[in-house]
Amino acid sequence: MSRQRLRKQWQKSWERLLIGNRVMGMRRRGKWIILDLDRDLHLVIHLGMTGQLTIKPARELPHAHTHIIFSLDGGRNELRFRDIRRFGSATVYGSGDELERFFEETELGPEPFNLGAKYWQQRLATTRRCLKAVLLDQRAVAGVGNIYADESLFEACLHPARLGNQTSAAEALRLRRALVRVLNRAITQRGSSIRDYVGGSGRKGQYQNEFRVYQRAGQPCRRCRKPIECIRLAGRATHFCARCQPLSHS
DNA sequence: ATAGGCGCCTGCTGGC
DNA sequence: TGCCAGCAGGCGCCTA
Repeated sequence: MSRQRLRKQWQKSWERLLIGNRVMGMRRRGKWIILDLDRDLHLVIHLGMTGQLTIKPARELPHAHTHIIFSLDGGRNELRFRDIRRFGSATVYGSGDELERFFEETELGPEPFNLGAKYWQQRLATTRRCLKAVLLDQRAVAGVGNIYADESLFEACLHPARLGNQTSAAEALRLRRALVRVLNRAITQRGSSIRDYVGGSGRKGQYQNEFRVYQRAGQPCRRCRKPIECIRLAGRATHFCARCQPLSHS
């Protein structure tokens, strides 16, 4: 409905295309949310930093910065896309093939939940970048952002500045397990709400209450009490415990 | 191959 | 009290 500028421009022609289509299913690939509709149409949404995708009764007034409203259930409810900073996007793909092509073009990496051991060890062994940078690289592994990169490295007792090619095979597996554990915990808590994030019902997540390092600079490490440090790596604030996450091999 | 910087946006915080 | 720099769940593009 309303179409202010987002990261990718919403095409007006998509609206006619979407009308009358049922939502057959919903899934996720990396940070991309995919709604599969009738007629092999696919609505693909990225929340960026401040995106919110919610279902609300139509009678409830939309919040400011609501950019797209999809009418559901004959107008009783609405799927709303709100994004304060407008780093998010909404796109429609006309076929499954087109959607697959998009993911291929962006070279989106494997899901953290099925990272092949061999693949992951290779990926780390053959790069001179630090672990933090690799985790944030959507081509290496899909869906990991700044929070879960830091939390996973703490869980794995690996320093974020450790270089990929100075990581042992055992450490690579440790990081893989840590990723899965952290993400599963976060999913159980329905995500991390620092300020803006809400789930589909409009409720905040709770995982921010379980952060071990993220945004805890100066506060005692939950494991060893040494104050958490914050440095800048790969252009992002990076939080870690210098005692629990030694830079060199243990 | 990789790091670093900028730009895209809005809103909030902390220091002066 | 008010102003302004700096920073924030992301990511693509550019340069060196």
